[in-house]
Amino acid sequence: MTPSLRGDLFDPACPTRRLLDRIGTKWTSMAVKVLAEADPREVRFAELQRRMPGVSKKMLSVTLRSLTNDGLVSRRVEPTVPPKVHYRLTDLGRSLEVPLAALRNWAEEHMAEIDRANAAD
Amino acid sequence: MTPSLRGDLFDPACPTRRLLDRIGTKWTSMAVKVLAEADPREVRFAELQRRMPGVSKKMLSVTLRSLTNDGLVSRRVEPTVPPKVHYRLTDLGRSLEVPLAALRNWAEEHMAEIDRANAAD
DNA sequence: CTGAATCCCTTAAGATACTG
DNA sequence: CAGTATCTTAAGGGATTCAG
Repeated sequence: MTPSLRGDLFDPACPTRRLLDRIGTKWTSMAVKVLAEADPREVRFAELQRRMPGVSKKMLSVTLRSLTNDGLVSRRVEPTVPPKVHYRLTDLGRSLEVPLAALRNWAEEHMAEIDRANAAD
Repeated sequence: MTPSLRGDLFDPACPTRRLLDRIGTKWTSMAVKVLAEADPREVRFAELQRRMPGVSKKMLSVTLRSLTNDGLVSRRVEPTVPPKVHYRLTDLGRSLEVPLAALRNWAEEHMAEIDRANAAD
């Protein structure tokens, strides 16, 4: 592993910074969560949109393409008419769910404190 | 705890979404990490800037103010001329370091896979 | 030394409309 | 059904300048 791939946030190519750039976008973490909790694990586009209230088709499409390019989500097309497209988390995507869930737990436990701090000013 | 504060990412006020909005900004996680690893724990503005290569004074200022308002960082001013301003993580801030470190570990282990997925296309 | 204020540029993301 | 194309707006972030 080269030094630039190690843990210094000082590097502009720092892996943590780059990871946060991805999961920090508005719909990514929600999509990962919804897919992680899906049973069966494959979910179609329209069903995903239904489970992610507020997301537009465009943003869902952008989000899923990005996740697919990153190898976190796999995409399977049934060449029917009309087409059916199924999405599911890859193993890599499921492994990301672990630290992401930790972050969710922290958020649920502590965001109220943050709100209080802001209210206090 | 009201339903809107629970774990549904569907709520626009979802705590996870709001947490990610914060730590997803460019310099926040770096600042938390640098402060978490600081010894002694208090660090002055200019020293922080030195330990965060690339950050401008403006963005460091904005980042620290936001962290301070959130109660994650405390700020102590020595009313000398010129003034000295010291920053340190609060207990809340240190608790956030735990899931954040988990995310860093994941990034260091797996970002290379993501890069490979993108290269493969 | 610390950090607020201003200007400007780039990008995320919403709305809308259209296609295989 | 599952997207793409285009336009517009809002926010992040950099450079520079000013002030306590």
